[in-house]
Amino acid sequence: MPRPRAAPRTDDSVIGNSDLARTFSEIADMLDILGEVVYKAVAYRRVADAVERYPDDVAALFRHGTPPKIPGAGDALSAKLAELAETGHLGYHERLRAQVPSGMLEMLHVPGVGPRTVRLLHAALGITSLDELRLAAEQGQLRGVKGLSARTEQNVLAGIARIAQRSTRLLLHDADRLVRDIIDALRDVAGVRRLEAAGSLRRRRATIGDLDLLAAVDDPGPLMAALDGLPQVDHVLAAGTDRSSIVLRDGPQVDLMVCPPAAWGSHLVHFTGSRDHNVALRGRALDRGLSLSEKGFKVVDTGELLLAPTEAEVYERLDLAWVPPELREDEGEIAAAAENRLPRLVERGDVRGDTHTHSSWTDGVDSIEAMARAARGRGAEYMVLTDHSPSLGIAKGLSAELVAAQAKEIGRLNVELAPFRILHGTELEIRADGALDYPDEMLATFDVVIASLHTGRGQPSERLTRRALGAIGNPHVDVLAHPSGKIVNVRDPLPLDWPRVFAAAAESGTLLEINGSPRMDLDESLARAAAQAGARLTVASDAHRTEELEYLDYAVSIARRAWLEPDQVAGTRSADALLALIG
DNA sequence: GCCGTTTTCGGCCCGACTGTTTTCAGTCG
Repeated sequence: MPRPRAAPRTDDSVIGNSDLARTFSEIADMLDILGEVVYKAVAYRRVADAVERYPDDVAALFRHGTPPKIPGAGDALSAKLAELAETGHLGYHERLRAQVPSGMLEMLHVPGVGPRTVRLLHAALGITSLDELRLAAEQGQLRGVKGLSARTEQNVLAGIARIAQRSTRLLLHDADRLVRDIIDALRDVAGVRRLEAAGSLRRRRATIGDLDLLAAVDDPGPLMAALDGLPQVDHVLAAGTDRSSIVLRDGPQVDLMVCPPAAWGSHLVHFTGSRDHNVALRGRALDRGLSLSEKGFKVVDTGELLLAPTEAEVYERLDLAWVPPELREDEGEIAAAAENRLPRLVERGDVRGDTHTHSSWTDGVDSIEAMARAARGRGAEYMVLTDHSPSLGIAKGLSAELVAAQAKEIGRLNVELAPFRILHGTELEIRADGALDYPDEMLATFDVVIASLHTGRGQPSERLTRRALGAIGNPHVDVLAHPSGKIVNVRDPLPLDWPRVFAAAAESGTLLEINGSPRMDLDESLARAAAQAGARLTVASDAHRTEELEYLDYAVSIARRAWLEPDQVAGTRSADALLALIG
C-alpha cells in the first residue's frame, strides 16, 4: 500500500527512502512466510514505515556520517540501514531472498492468502509464484491440500482477478464522490441515526484504499440489506452482523461497520485509525488498567465495559485532548495531545483567498468573471488569477500585450465585483535553462508571481534544484507552485534537494504552494518539513474551471495533515495583508 | 527485534469474520 511519499534520492545517494523501506518491508514479509516470531517482522515494518515518511534522504545522512534517529530501529536494524545506505546491498536481505522467491511475496497480495497459506502451498505443491498459484487453482489442485478446499480455489481465483483492478489507490477527490453518493442513498434507511465516512478518507489521505463507513443504528438489518441492494454494488465480499464488505462496480471495496449509538465514539476512533494511532491508544489504555476496543473500554480487573458515545470521551479517558482525524498517524500527535500542545489546525473557514487559478485566457475553461463569481460564491474574499506565461505553448501562454489587456479586464471586473478582488498574477515558467519567462520589469507589474517547473523534468537533481533556487531567489517571485511536480498516480515527484529549497524559501519569504488539485503537491510530509524549516506556505486550487475551485478544500486537508496553523498559511490573510506579506 | 517513571527479560493491541472445523487458526482492518 503506497504511503506518504518519502524524500526522493539526491545525487550523492545510491538508494532512496522508498527503496530502503521496500527492502525492509520485503524482509518482514519473508520472515512471516518463514514462520519467524511475528514481532521480528513487526519491527522491520515499523522501521520501513518510519523511513518511508522520513522527510530527509536517510541513506545520504548515513553516508555523511550523521545517521538519523529512526524510531523503532535499535542496534540491529540501524546496522542494516547503514549497510544498505553505504553499499546499496544488504546481505541479510539477499540470504532471505535465496530462501523465498519473489513470486511468493506477490502471493501475499491475494485477499485471504497470508504467510501461513503461502508456506503451506509451497510445502505441499511447490508453488512459488502467482502464475503457478492460478494454474494450480484452475486445475483443482488446491482442494487436495489439507486445510484447503474447492471453495478456497474459487476465492483465490477471484482474488487474483481483483489484484489487477486494485493496483492503484483511489484519489481522495474520487473517493469523496463515491462515498457521498453511498451516504446519500443510505442516510434515510430505517433505524440509521448517524452515517459517516471513516478510515483514511476521514483522515484525508491523498489516496484511499478501501472506503470505510460507520453507522450508528438501532437495528443493523435494514441498513445491511440496503447496502447490498445499492445499484453500484458488484458483489458482497463478507456479511456479518457488525460489519459488511462489498465491492463496487467501479472497483473499490466498501467496508460498512455498524454500532449502537451509545458506542459511537469508540467505534469512530477505531474505524478512523490509523492502525499505528490505534495501537498507541490501546497501549495507553492498558497503562490505565483498561482494554480499548471499538466496543469501548473494558476494565481489565473487573471486566466492566465503559461505553464512549463520543470520540472526546475516548481521548479524555486516556488523558488526551481530542485529536483531529488528519493527525491520527502516530506522528507525534499522542504526545502532543497528552501535553495539550496540539496545533490549532488551519480550517477551510480561515482561508480568505485562493492563490492559483486559471481562466479561458490560457488553458482554463471559464471566463475570468465566471471564475471570480464562483470563488466569491464559495466564500472567498479574493482570488489570484495566474494564467500561464508564453513558453508553455500548450497552454496558450500570454504575450506582454495580452497580459496588459488582461490587467484592464481585471480592473473592470474589480469595480463590478467589489469588495471581492481579483489579484493579477501569472504562473511563470521556469525554463529548462533556469531563465524566467518574463523580464523583471514585467514581473514587477503583477500583484503576485507564482513560478513553476513544467519542462526539463528529466534533469539531474542538482540542476533541477538550482532552477528552483533561482526562482526563489528572484525578488519578484512570490510563490513556488506545485514544487515537487508530482501528480497522484500519474507522475513521480522531482528529486529536488528539499532542505536547500526550504531553507532558501524561508530566507527569502517565498511561499511554497500546497496545491489541492489531483497533484496534491506539496504533500503533508514535505509541507510539514518546510514549515519546520521556517518556510511559509499557501493553499491553492489550481482551478481551470469553476467546479475545480473546490480543490482548495483538498489543499487545506494537506495543510492540516502537515500540522499547519492559520498563521503559517498565507491565504488566511486579507488581500492587502497578503500583498504586504509578499511585498 | 525493540524496549523500560513498576521491567535489561518478557512482554509486545483488539475483535469480527471465514473456512473447515467440532473448538480454532488464519486473515483482515
